[in-house]
Amino acid sequence: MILSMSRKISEPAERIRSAALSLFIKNGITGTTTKEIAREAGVSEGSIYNHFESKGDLALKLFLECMAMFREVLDKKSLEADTPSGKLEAVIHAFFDFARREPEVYAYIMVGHFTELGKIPKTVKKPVDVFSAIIKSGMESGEFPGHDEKLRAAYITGMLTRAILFHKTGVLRMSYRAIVRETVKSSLKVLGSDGCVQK
Amino acid sequence: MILSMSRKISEPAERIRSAALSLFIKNGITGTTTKEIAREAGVSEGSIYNHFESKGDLALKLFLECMAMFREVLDKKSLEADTPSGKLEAVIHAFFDFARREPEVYAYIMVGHFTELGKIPKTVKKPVDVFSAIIKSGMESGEFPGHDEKLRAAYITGMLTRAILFHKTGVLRMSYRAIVRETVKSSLKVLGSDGCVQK
Amino acid sequence: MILSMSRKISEPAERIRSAALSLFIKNGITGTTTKEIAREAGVSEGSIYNHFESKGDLALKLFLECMAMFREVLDKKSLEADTPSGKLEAVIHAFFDFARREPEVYAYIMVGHFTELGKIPKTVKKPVDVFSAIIKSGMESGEFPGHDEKLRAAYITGMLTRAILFHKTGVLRMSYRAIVRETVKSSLKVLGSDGCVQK
Amino acid sequence: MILSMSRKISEPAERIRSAALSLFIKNGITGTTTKEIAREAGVSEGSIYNHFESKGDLALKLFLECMAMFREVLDKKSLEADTPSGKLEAVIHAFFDFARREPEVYAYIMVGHFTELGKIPKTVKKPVDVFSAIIKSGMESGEFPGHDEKLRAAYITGMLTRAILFHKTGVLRMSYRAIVRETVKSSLKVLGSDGCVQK
DNA sequence: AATGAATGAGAGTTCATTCAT
DNA sequence: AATGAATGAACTCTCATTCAT
Repeated sequence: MILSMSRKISEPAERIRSAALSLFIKNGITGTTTKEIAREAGVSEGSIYNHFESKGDLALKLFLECMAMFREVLDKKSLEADTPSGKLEAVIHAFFDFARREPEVYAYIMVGHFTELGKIPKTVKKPVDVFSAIIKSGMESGEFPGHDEKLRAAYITGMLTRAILFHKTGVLRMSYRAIVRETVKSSLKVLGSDGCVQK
Repeated sequence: MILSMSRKISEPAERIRSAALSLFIKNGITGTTTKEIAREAGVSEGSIYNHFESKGDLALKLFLECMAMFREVLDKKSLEADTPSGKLEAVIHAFFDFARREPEVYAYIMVGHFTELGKIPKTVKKPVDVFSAIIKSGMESGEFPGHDEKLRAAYITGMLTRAILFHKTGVLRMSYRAIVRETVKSSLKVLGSDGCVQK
Repeated sequence: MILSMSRKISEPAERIRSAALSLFIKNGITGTTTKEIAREAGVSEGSIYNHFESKGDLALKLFLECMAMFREVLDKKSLEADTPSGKLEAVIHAFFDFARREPEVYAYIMVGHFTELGKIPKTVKKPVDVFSAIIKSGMESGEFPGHDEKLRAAYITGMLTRAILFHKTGVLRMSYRAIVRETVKSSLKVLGSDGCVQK
Repeated sequence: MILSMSRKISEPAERIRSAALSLFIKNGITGTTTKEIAREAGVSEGSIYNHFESKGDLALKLFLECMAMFREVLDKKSLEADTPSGKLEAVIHAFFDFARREPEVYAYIMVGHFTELGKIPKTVKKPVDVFSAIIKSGMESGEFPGHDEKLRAAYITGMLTRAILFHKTGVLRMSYRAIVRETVKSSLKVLGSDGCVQK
């Protein structure tokens, strides 16, 4: 997985990270025991404590790494387009792609939202901030007329996460590609000018 | 809280329910001990088991009750308007109102989404189904042109939950009323006709 | 069952006795809960304590009653024959009959041997004492030449209980009647004169 | 005790085994708590679970070990004599010796008969099988005329266990040696030819 | 760094018994 | 006598963490 791309996957610390990630997603953080992590990683239980201070430390570091990885991917894609709407479209595609290609990283970000988010400083950049920035520039250029970029970024991420969630649970019958296309369109609608829709 | 409106709040079962709800929200279900629930409810630990089969049973029953309560409130509000867009507006208002007036019930629905949702039969009606129904009727009447009512209901609930979450965490500086108004408008945009936005 | 022959079986105390007996045999005394006894007896849990001081008291009283019943049956049969060997035969038949007709009473005597026997005074007459008395009179009459009537009574009861146990567990292929006949013969052999066997 | 002869008695697993054995005999299996076992063994309560899956697992493993040890001792002694009656005498002596030298192992076999015996496969060899084999060979050689070796093995084990039980409870006034001698004689009588006794 | 047995606090749950009704 | 909810002590078992090797 990407998490370990630049590191040797065979290294204990990396194997622990990978095992913990899988288990945290499947059973939750409190629902995962250090014994399970050690078994899955093929290391001894005590070995975990040579690399991480505690189970909580492991969970949090993992969360930060996942968040950073996600945000970086979105950030990079954002640079590949010029206009706010172009950037938005690119980032939404990247969002869906990431959820598909790194399902565990994505899933853990969702899982950790409740328990880990409160433990990190507010200054840490999160995926939603990428949307905020794009929308803000769109507001300034007049492309996305409106007021609060944070609220609107909240709308977009809400739409995206829910769409992905519903797709994963098998509620929707549309193809993945169609969902992405539809979501881009709907996002642009949300950010569009007020005068248009109401008639 | 509404949960106990029609029952004597002094009854042990009700006190257990109320205590568990608060604690589950604050510390999560696995993070809450039966000892804490008992202390908070003012009953003995063993007493919990005269009313619920296990801690898990308590958590699940509570989740079902919260879901049902929320859905009923939305359902009732939905009947007070005639047109799909009228219904949508009414239900969005009800959604925000509920989150504000029953913050614990609302919070527990969010918390339980990951752990409890998978344990209940798919036939149980959920808040999102209220939106689905409204959108579907709007699609049939032509008011909400488009295809998949479930995906679009996912968009709406995503927008709402994120907006409420961001408001709670203090990220947004808008007034509650302004957020609600803005969210209604944005929701209608998402469901509006395709031709309009793109230029 | 005989236990309640002279009492109204519908009376709570009797229903408790009957339910407890069944359950104690099936699951052991410590393995049986008062809740189960109450349910099986169709009374409330608290009702048990209107009739017995505790679960232990119930178990012990039941044990004493079972022992007394068994011993009385053997005693009575013993009187129906005149000679020691005649009495022995009659009592062995009665022993097997009792185990067959009152399987629960018999089973509970076996079960309670380890836990209850130590709680009752040594003066209480037990089934083995019936054998002791017969053997003693046989030793005095010269019919059962030998020394220690208690050891020999131990032999006889050991043979009987093991034979019944093995029959119940299905290890033996002989008919019940054949086992009884064989056991009578073998018992008489054990008590027979010494000079005979050794050559 | 023999159980640990070939192992270091200071090892935790062995200390747990030893402590559990003593306590199970004294208070029964359900009557013994893991806390008591841990205290008696000088280990922490949790440590029990590093060596055994559960208290029930500990009780069962202990039972199987005790049974195996007993049967092996009897088996070995059986080989030291040539004729069936010689073997029988040797094994009866070994039976009494074992009960005296390994009182805890012997006692636990008796205690476990009710609760553990049903949990082990029927193919596991038990002490009674040693008697069965001897009697069978005696029946074939004509030394022990008669039919069912299993029933007769049941007689012998019944006599032995009851004799030991009565000796332990102090009911008998004979010396241990005399009891053993008497029991050998009586056992041979039971297995002797029919014609003799009845005279 | 790596191990894994040992720890002990504490988890969820059970249950004989009590007691107000 | 009868009830059954309430009790609280005690139960078995779990688990993050430590530490001698």
